[in-house]
Amino acid sequence: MMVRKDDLGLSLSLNSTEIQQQQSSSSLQLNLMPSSVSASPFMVQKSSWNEVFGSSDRGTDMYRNETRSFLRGIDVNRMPSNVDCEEEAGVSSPNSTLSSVSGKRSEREILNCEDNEIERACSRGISDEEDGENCRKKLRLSKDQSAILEDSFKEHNTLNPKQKQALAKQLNLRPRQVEVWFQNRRARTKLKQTEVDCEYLKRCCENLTDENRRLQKEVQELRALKLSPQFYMHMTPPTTLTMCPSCERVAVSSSSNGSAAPSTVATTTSAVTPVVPHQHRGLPWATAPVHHRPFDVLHHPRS
DNA sequence: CCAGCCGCCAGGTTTACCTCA
DNA sequence: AATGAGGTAAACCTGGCGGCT
Repeated sequence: MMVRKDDLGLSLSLNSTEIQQQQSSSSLQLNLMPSSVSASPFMVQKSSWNEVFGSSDRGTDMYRNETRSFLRGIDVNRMPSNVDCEEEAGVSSPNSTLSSVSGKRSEREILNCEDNEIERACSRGISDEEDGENCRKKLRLSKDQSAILEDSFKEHNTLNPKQKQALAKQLNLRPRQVEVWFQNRRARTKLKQTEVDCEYLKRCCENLTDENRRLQKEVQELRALKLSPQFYMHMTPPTTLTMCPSCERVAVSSSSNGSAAPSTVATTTSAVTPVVPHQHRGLPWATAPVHHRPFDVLHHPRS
C-alpha cells in the first residue's frame, strides 16, 4: 500500500503550525529566540503531560518493573517464536545508552535486526522469505497509524514510557518505533517553524531596508536644502522637521501638517523648527522613551 | 560531593522507499 | 516498461543533560 505524504497528516499539522505562526506574525509578535522554535512549547507541553501522568520520563526501577510486567501482558509486535526482547521494548532509546558502551553495539544491532524482522512481519505482513540479510529495512507506516500518531502528537509532542507503550500497543508497533516517530516529528516541526521564522525575518529585513532607503534619501534632500537656502526659499520642503531643543529628537511631519507652519519654516534658514521644550503633543517622541545623551546635562541643568 | 549509570532528547546522518520526468 | 534524480521519512548515531544510586 502506498502512502503519500499528504496522507500522513503531516501537512495538516504543519499547516496549522504555519497558521499559528502567521497569526503571530500578523500581530508582529515574533519570538526570535531559537528556543521558541521548539523548545518552549515542547517543554510546556511536556510538563503538563507529566502533570497529567504524574511522573517524569525518568523511569525509576519500580516504574521499569511496572513497564516490563505491563509488557508481558500484551503482545506488542512480537512474533510468537521470537526471542524475549522486553528490555528493548520496555526501556526505550537503546541507541544512546548502548552505543556509548563498548561491546554492546553488536548486541544492539542484533536486536535491531530482530526488531526489523518483527517490524516487517507485524506492520506489513511480509513473509520471512522476503527478509533479506539487510538489517535496516524500513517500512512506511500505514495511513491509520500515521493519523493516530499525528493526533497523539497534537495532544502532546513528547511521550512518557506509559504513553509510548499504550500507543505502540494501539498501533501494533514497537515502542521504539513510536519513540523514533516522535523524535522525527519534533524535528520536522522545528524545521518547518524555522522556515516560517526565516521567511518572516526576511520580510522584516526587506521592510527595514526600504525604510532605511527612504530615510537616507530624505536626509540627502535635507542636507541639500541646508547647503542652499536660497534654493530652499523657492520650494516647499518635502517634509517638515521639528526638533525638541531639550532632547534634540527630531519629528518628521508632512508639509501640510499644521503643527509646523510652512511660513514659519520659510522664514528660517533651516527646515528644523525649534519648539517649546517638552511640550510634545502627538509627536513621535512624545511616546518614545527619551534617552538623553550625556551632554544633555547642558540643556537640562539639574535644579 | 563525586562518579557511574540510565533514560531522554536534539541535531545530524544514513538509507529504504516513493514519485516523477 | 525501465531508470535515474530528487524528496521524504524511518531508523540510526552522537553528544549533552538531568536524575538516581
